[in-house]
Amino acid sequence: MPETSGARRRASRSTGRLTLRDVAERAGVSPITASRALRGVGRVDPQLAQRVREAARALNYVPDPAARALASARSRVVVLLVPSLSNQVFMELIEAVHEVLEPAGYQVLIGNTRYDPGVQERLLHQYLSHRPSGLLLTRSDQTDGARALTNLSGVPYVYLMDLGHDGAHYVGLSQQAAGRCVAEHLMAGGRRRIAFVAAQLDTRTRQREAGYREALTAAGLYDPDLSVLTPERSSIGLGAQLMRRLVSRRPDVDAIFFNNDDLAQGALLEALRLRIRVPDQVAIVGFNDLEGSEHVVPRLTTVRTPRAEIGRQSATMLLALMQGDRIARPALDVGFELVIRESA
Amino acid sequence: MPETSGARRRASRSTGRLTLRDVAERAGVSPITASRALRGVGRVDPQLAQRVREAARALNYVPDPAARALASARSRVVVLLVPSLSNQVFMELIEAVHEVLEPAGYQVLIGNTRYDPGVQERLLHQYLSHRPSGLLLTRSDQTDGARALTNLSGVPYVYLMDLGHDGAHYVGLSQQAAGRCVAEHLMAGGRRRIAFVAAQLDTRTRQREAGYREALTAAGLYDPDLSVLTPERSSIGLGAQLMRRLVSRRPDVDAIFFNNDDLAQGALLEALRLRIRVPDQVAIVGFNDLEGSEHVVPRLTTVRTPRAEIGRQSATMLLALMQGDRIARPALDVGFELVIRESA
DNA sequence: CTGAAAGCGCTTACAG
DNA sequence: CTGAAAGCGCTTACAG
Repeated sequence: MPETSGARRRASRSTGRLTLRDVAERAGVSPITASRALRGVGRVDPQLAQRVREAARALNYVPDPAARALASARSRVVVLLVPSLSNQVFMELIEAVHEVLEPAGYQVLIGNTRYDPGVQERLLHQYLSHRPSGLLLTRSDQTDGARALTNLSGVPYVYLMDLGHDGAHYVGLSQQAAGRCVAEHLMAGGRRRIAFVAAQLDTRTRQREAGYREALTAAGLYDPDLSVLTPERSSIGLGAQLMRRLVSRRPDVDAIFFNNDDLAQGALLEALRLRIRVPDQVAIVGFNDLEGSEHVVPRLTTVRTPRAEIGRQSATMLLALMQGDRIARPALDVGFELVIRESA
Repeated sequence: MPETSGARRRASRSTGRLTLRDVAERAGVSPITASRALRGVGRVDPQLAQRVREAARALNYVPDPAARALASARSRVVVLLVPSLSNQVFMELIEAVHEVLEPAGYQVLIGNTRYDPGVQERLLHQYLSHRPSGLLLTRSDQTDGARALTNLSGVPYVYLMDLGHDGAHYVGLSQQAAGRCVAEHLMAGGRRRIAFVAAQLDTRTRQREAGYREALTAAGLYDPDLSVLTPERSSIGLGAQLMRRLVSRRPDVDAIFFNNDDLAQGALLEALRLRIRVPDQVAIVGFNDLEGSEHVVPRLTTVRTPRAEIGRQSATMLLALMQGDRIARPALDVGFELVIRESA
C-alpha cells in the first residue's frame, strides 16, 4: 500500500508507523469510530465495527500504547512489586499473574524491592508515573509513605501473600496460623524442644514466628534459646550451616521448624552427612513446599502455600477492580496445607 | 502550590498531573529548555540547567513516559524475552539485567515465550508496539518471521545464552563445547558407557547433545541407546524417574550426563534410595550449577554457566548499542567452567 | 450511531 | 544558548 504510506509521510515528524487513521481509511470510517469499534466501547453499528476489525487485522494493526496512555490518562500496565527475584516463591507468583493479565491485554511491569521498604516506596513513585491501571503489592513491606502514595494515586490495588482487615483488598493466607499449625503438629508428635530457624527476616517470617511462639507458649514449651533468626539470604547452604550449629549448641533439640524449604533441604543434607537420623532423632519441618521437597531423603514435611493460586486470584480480583466492580469479600484467604511426609 | 495547580486545571481534560510546564515555570524558563536541561542534551546554560534540576527535585517531578515515548518515537523500555519464568537459570538472568538497566533509567518488559517460537514471534510483534529502545532475545528460539521482525524494527538487540558468527550481537557461551567437555571428562575418568539425559528439548539442549555425541563418536563410544530425550519439563522429580528407568533398562551404564542440575539432583536422590553408589558405580554430571548442587550427597560435579554475567554483559552491551556505539567484539563468549566435585 | 475539534505531556525541527 | 510552533497517535467531550 505505497500510496497510503506515502500520503502519511508528508508531515515532517511522521514515524512511518501504521496508525488508527490507516485502519479507519481502509474501513471507510472516521478514526473515532475506528477507535470505538476496536475498543468495543460506545455504540457502533455492528457492520461498521466488523469492517474496522477486519481492516485492523488485515493491516496487522497494533495500537500505540503511548498514545493511548497519553490520551486516556491510563495505561494498560499493571505494576507488580515483589520482594525478590531469586526466590522461587515469587517466581511462581509472577508467572501466574502474567498468565491472567497478559491475555486480558495488560502489560506486567515487575519491580524488585529487595525486601527493602525504602526501595519499594521509590519504585512505587516512579512506576506510578506510568499511570498503571492497577497495582499488586505486598502490604507488610510498605512504609507509611508508600501506603499514602498508593491511596492517593487512586489506582486500584491488591495486597499479596497475607491478610488484613482494614477494608483493603488482600489475597493471601494467615502466616501466623500456618506457624501455629506447624508447632502444634510437632507437639502432637511428642516433640518437646522445638526450634524455629529463619533467614531473610521479612514480615511474613515474623508472623510465622509469632504463631510458633504462641503455640509453644500455650503449651509451656517456649524456649527463646531455640529461636535462630538471621537476616542472611535464605538458601540450601545456609540451612546446612544453621543445622550444624544448632545441633552442636543444643544437642537436645528434638524438632526444628525451618521458615523456608531451602533451609530445611540443606538441613536434611547436613543431617545425612552428620548421620543424624531424621525424624527419629530430630524432626524437621519446612515451609512453602518448594521443588524437591517431596523427593529429598527423607521426604520433607512442610506447609504448602498456594503461590500460583495467589497470583491468579489477585490478578483476577484486580481485573474486576479495574473495571469498577466491587468485591464481595475483600480479603480472600487461599489457605495453606500441612503436608505430612517423612521428616516429621 | 494551589495557584499553579488551579491555573493548570482550566482545560477540561487536565489530569491534575505535575507537568514539565510546572517545572519550567518554577525555574523561570520555557518548557523546551527545561526538557533539555532534564535530559542533559543540547546546550543549556549551566546555571539555568541547575535551576531546572532543583525545581524538578523540589516538585518531585517525574516525566510522563507515555508523552515522552509519543513525542520521541522511542520509549525507555527494553524488552526481554525468556523461554521460561520457572527456570532458575532465567530468573538469575532477569535479575542481572534489571540490575544494570533500571539504574540507567530503563524499564524492563519481560515476556515469557514458554519455549515456543510461535509465542516468541507474537510477543515480539506486540511488544514492538511499545517502541522499545532495545531487545534482549534468545536467537536459537526464533522463527524466521521473528528474525525478520527484529531486523526490520531497527531496534538494537542482543542475543543471549549462545553464540553466533553472523555479525549479530551475542553474549553467551558455546553450548556444544560445554557438552563436549563433560563427555571428555567422563571418558578421562575411565567411563565407557556414558548416557545423556535431557528434558525440555530446546536448541541449547540439542547443542550440548551434539557436543556429547561428537566426543563419544570420536572415541568410538557413542551408543544411541544411551540417549534419553524427553520433551517434558525439567524437574527434580523427573530426574529421579529417568534415573530409575535408565538403570533398570541399562544396568551396565557407568556414567550419566544430565542436561540440567535439577535432573541430576533428582537422580542423586534416587540413587540414594536405590543404594546405587555414586560415583563408584555410576558417575553423575549435571549442568548449570544450580542452587543446592554443591550441597547434595555426594556433591554434584557440573558445568557452571555464568547466567548473571550473561545478564550484566548483555545489558551493558545493549546500553552501548542504544547510544549508538559500535561494539568491537559482537560475540562475547563468557565461557563455562567444569566444576569437579564428588559425583564424577 | 457518527464525527470534527481539542487536548493528553512531551520532543523535534526550525528560527533567532 | 533559548524559545514559539507543530506534531507524535490516540481518546475525551461535545455536537449532531
